[in-house]
Amino acid sequence: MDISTVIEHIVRRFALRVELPSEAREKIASLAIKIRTLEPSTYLLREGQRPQRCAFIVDGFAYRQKLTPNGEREIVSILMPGEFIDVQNLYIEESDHDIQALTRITVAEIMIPALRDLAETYPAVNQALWIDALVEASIHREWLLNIGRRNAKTRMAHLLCEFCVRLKTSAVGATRAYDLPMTQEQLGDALGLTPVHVNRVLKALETDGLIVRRKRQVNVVDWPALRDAAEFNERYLHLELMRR
Amino acid sequence: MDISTVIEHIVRRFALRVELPSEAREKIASLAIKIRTLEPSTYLLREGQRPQRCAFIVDGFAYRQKLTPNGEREIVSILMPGEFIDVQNLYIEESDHDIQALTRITVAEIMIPALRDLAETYPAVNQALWIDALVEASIHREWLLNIGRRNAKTRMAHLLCEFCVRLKTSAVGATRAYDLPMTQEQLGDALGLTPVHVNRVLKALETDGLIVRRKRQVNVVDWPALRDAAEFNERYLHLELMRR
DNA sequence: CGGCCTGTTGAAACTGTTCAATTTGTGTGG
DNA sequence: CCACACAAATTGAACAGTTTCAACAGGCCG
Repeated sequence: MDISTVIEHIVRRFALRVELPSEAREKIASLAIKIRTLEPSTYLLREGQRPQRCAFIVDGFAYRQKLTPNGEREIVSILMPGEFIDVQNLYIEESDHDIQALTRITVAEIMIPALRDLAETYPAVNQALWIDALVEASIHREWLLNIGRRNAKTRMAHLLCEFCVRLKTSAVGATRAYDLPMTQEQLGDALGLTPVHVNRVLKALETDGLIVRRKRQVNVVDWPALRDAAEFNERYLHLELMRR
Repeated sequence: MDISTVIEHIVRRFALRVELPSEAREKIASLAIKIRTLEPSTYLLREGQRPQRCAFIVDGFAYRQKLTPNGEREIVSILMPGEFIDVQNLYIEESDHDIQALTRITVAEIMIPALRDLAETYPAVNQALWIDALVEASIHREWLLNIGRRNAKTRMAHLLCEFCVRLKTSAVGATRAYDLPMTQEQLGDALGLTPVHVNRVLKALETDGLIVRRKRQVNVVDWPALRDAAEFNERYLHLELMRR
């Protein structure tokens, strides 16, 4: 993966959110960017650390997790290609959670002072970063509703719907069939369920004719039915802020 | 409540986060601010609406809620005096949740374009708003862990701890005894529990000698024990970003 | 081939829910 | 000051969803 392609990805991400002045594009192109490829389950950042760089996902998936003192885990975000991983760390010094690679992942790292400079110089860049952060907070809120108030089957259906829509919107561009890059244990950790129950719920969704599974690939057989079962309404993803 | 006092509150809020240039202070003082007092359970904003103004809480409490199609509710944030309610709406047009007054509440409303202007002119203001938004996202993540992975008693204890610490830090300044301005039903909605179970759990915490209740007043009898029972670690509140 | 991680299944146990009834508290009007 | 109405808190008993524990199957890699 060469630098100029990566820069193109980043510029395209900003342009998805805002009208990017050509001067800003040039400035982005001149940023010092470091490209790294990481194996699954590598930590990109640990709770309590003070990161120096801000990462952009060129390819692959990552997640944010938090742990209880006795080692129980909650996955609080899934991060997809074309997203900035830690806009947080532009203004917050100590990380409050871990970030881990879900799949093999390629990231482009930008020095935080450089990115802050860019945002302060170009309101458009600032705004694009704002929107990214605010949409993620909105997803957090929807997950709170999901985990707090919906039963296991609805919860799982909701996650599958979100995946489907976000993948379609992201750099991946999948449609109704996609590879769910997570184990059932990870799904459980994202939904506040045990892996055993995840298994049963997935089976139930399959028996109901909403999805079909082959290994980790998920095919949405009946999208309207799945969406209804999930009580899924994509408003919280704020796709209206995508200028495509 | 007169305007100049309110402006002082707002300036103090920014100054808590950043070094605020005196020029910015003057600009804030010249903002057109509208003060409103609202009765409990009044809606400040509804899902799907496009707000024109951004509100700052001068006095009283509010909360964010989301509803499932069949009317189940999840309270996803508690908002305290001295906080901005909808920094979201600076850059996101359609609200993804409701905001409702918890108690009688006084808010100061600023026109969104004026606040955006202010943020674009003064990086310090921009940064203060960023920090507010990022800390709230961090709280969302902690709540996800709380609801997803902790049992009812721990969850409740955690909420009580968070209240205690945030009140102390906020404009209220309470210590180990405070009025919990929520009904048990609202507590349940914030924790993903039924009101019946909230009642039992509160009783259990009292029997364990961690708290004492009189009406809605909560006294933390044994803070270290409550904190331990809650697995509470205040890192996620990012108090290090308070310059007091 | 063996080892290990992931997925699958069953049965029992438990946490939290549901439903329903009762008590307490608070404000209102007579 | 009492009577009444209404919301909130409290309690009990039955029930349901999810977890826990345990065992086994399948696939992948060294």
